[in-house]
Amino acid sequence: MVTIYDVAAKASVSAMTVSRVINNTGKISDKTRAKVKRVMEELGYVPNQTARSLVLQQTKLLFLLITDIMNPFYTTLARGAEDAAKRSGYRLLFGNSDESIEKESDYVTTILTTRVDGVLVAPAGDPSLPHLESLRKHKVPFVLLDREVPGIECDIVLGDSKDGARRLVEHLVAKGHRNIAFVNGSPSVSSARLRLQGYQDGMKLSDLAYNERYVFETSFGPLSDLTEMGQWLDQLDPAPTAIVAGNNVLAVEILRLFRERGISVPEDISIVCFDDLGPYSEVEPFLTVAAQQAYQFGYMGMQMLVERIQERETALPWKKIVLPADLVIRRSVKTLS
Amino acid sequence: MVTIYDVAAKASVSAMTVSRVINNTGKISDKTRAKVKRVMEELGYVPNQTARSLVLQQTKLLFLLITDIMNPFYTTLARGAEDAAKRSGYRLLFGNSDESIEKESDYVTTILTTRVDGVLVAPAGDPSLPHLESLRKHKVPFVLLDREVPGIECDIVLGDSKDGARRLVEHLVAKGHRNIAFVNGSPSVSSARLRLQGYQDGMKLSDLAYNERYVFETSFGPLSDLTEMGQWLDQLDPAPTAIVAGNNVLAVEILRLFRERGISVPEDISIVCFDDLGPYSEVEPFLTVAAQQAYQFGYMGMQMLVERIQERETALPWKKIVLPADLVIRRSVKTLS
DNA sequence: TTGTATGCGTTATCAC
DNA sequence: GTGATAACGCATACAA
Repeated sequence: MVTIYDVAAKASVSAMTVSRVINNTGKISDKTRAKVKRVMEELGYVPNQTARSLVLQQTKLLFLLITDIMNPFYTTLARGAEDAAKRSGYRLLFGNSDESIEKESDYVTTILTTRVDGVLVAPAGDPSLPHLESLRKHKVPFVLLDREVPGIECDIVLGDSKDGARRLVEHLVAKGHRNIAFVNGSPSVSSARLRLQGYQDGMKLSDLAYNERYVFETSFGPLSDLTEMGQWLDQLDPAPTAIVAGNNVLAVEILRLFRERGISVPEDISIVCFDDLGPYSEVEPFLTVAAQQAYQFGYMGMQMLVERIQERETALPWKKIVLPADLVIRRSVKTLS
Repeated sequence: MVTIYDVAAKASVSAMTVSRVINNTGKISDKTRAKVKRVMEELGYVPNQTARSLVLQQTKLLFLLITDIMNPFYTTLARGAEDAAKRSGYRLLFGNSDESIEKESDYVTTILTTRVDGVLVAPAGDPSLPHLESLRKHKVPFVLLDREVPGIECDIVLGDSKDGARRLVEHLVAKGHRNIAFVNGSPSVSSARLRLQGYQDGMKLSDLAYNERYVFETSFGPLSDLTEMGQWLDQLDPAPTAIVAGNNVLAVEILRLFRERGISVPEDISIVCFDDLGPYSEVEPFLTVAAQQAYQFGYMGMQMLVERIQERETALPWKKIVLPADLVIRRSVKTLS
């Protein structure tokens, strides 16, 4: 490996001088600077970030932990985070917890040992609390994305889940639906709780009775088995004319069930959901959704994180950004007479 | 920060003993081991991977560079790579080149300075050659995924693009189509060239004339503008009854164009493509595809990479894995009489 | 079974 | 402007 000393020797200067050229610090004569640069080129010298990290006590590495890398909401969010990170001169490590507290735990270990400068976390749920406490204890700055965790105070970027869910219900009601079911994520996830509240609010505001039998709670991630959801649907009497899905993944799972059963959307039943499908919003049934600004989640979250890192000394107050969910009306809802 | 010396002092042993406990090396009495472990717990000691990397000359970090993080093919591939990496005790950094040689170049710099132990690369195209030469020059082991780059010899995992494309054409022909257009990625990408060959072979084997006017070449990534593709389509006379898309992203872009124009699939025109849509294969038009084993690309590529790293001394011959593309027949092709 | 000295590649400090 | 030295946290080689 070519080190700073190899360059120094060949350029007949000290290692310190080379370091100054690399980092553009201190005063260097143009002549030596040119010579050092030429030698670096000749030798194909590349600074060793590991050694640099050790002495500087910072890695210039950030970490993004998401819960579902197959979900366009999170990949779009990742794009935003990546762009913002690069703009601030940071590199981005990345992990995928699969909505699993255990996998999340492994990543927290990685984060701690790798000494990343900060973390962007979409927590798996309320049980993520000890993981966040661990980060806090080791003074790793972090920003939460998409989900709150009771018991922890921190910077956070949230979507307006309650409002979005309520508007989805109201849209269905406006289209003549009165029998509306709700397929939601786990109640251990804050956004799922808020979306349930929004659903309840929407029903109440429309003078419709809330019936908990019409709510099915599962995971926001891909479902390994659809039978339970199918059984829940079968026992609903009267059968719903519309379903609200707690997120895009669940909407697709419901569509999968309907396909198996030969049920058409929106002819036989209507469906709306939280989060857009990214590029796949182009295909049928061209879902009506409460679209969140996924890219902004990542971009703004990353900005907050970088600010938090750079102002580490000053005691900034915790910031909370709530992004609206925009109702995008497409063609997955049938108008009832 | 709690260091190995803090633990050593509190446990009344030397730093070396602590190091041995951490790494399970050497002989340690059970008593001291227990004491050291207890103190580590009490102090919340976390090993500093940066320092460890500096002395061991390895980071236990691997890098995965893909060209489109929004594409289910690559996210599924990433899942495979991640799983295999974890299984081998490596952590995974990750970057997204967006099919851009310039962004790819930035990532190569990151890879070099970060001293990752190895890289999994889906190259942006043939112009990636200097990037790969740079990795080779700095002795960073790498494995190519999905695309070959003329001029470089290395381990690689490829899909059988030619065969898959030929079979897509043959399927269309079997369904009565004779006028088949092809929307492909850039010819600077090896898989695009092979898919074009497969298309040509398929036409020839079916005694159909190959007409280059029926081939539209663009990028495998999302298109910012559909007008060019629209104009190409308009001038085709006779209009094709079916389109083969070079990958899933292009298929979705074509669907987007059709939606704008009120064209239905498969009623008005049939469409097939390379690569599955992941979870979104459930939605209409329920595309018939040549599905690649995306997860295996990542998993097997990562295995090859780890093996290459571990056998660095022994001169292993370059390995090439070619994974078949499976024809999955669904409902996006209309049968012509 | 445990400890001491040394070095990994870089930068901060202080001296010249 | 430039250089010598120490330090970052850890593990290897060698002693004890």
